[in-house]
Amino acid sequence: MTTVITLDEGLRARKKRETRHALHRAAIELLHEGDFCDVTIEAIAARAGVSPRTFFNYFPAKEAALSGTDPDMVARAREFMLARPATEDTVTAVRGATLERLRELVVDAELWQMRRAVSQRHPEFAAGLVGANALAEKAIAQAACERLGADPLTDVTPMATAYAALGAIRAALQQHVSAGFAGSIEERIDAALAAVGLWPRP
Amino acid sequence: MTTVITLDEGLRARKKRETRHALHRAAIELLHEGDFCDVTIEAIAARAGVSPRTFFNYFPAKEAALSGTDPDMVARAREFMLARPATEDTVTAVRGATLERLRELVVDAELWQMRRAVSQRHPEFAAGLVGANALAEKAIAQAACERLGADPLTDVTPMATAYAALGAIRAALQQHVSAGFAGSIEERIDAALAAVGLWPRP
DNA sequence: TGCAAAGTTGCATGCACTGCAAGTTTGGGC
DNA sequence: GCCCAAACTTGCAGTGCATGCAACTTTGCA
Repeated sequence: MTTVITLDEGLRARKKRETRHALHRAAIELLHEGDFCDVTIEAIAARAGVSPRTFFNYFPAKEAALSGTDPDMVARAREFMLARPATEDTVTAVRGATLERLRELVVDAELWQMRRAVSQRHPEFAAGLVGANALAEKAIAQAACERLGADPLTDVTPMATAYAALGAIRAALQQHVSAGFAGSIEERIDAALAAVGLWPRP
Repeated sequence: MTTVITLDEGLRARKKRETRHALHRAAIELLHEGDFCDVTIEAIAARAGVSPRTFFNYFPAKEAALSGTDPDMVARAREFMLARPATEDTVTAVRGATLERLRELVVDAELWQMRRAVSQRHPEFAAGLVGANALAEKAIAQAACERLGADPLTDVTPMATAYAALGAIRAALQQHVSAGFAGSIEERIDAALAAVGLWPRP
């Protein structure tokens, strides 16, 4: 997921955001057009219109540019989960936190399709994406325990419930991306949770 | 998960397996004792007793040595799932495939505790581990669809069920590792699946 | 014992990545 | 509109990662 467009930003902030997106897109395009050996820092930077040194002001590593994930994605995922109303049970809170995360998602359908294409051709690229998302899910699951004051070493239920809900939701998200973002993601999520008996809540 | 010890192997195969383990352990020890900048190819190779060039006969990259995961882990996970009896429903098959994978696990408790310690201190290290496992889970979930002849684009149920079961199981595995591998992993897995209403099967 | 297969290793090379510092652009106060 | 500080861009030199090539060593088997 990438950071949402803010409406009130200066030229500097806008240029920074646009440069980051251009670098990410350049990386994906180069991989889509060729192979990993074609995706060099020099080639990415040239296509994005900046110097190779500048590349490292935006991404800590080439792989990060390919993933395009926000450095604070894990922290934000955890925040969304901890911000859920205390009255919500774990599944409802996970569902709500996920929908909040999706609201920040910038849908560049063409870019997403390229990402899917290169994921299929290059498992190493997919590894970076699923790794980043897996860490975010882990943060959400740990936040699920915290908001209940549960100790996962003695009580596996909150962790298992959060992970199971996140798993079902991931199936819905993958289906949604495969369908070219057509239809309602909220309906897909509810269908997936229902399929495993976790929705609607009793 | 690392590859199991085979009883019938030659000197060459044994030395190869031992070298690979020594390199992985060296990488973990160096990170446990210091920081990422201390973990160089040269330092890993020196501690494992091989040359830096030899390091690359065993691992494609430094990060791979840190993760220590088998290059064919994803393929093996998928094979385990496809090998499950056709009479088993998705949850039962996922559970069985996971127990098969665990049978291959070499439990070096000291090494596992070091891995947990460095995971907590170094999120980037954890990212590599969860990424590799996430890919294996994805392969299992896709195999779950294949064995049912289901299309995930039109029917989210098999994918959602497999991912939900894998999520609950992951909670059990993390609890098991945190408990220093004490107790029955099978009982923990069943408790986690029961917590989300997926076990026992109807 | 000898030979082929497999493995080890040094070296040169290209690329990734970083710190430093000089130059440029942006934003805001006056 | 000007000025200045903050933020950003960039070149360069350097270190470490990773690879191909080829020479040498070890292992396994007939």
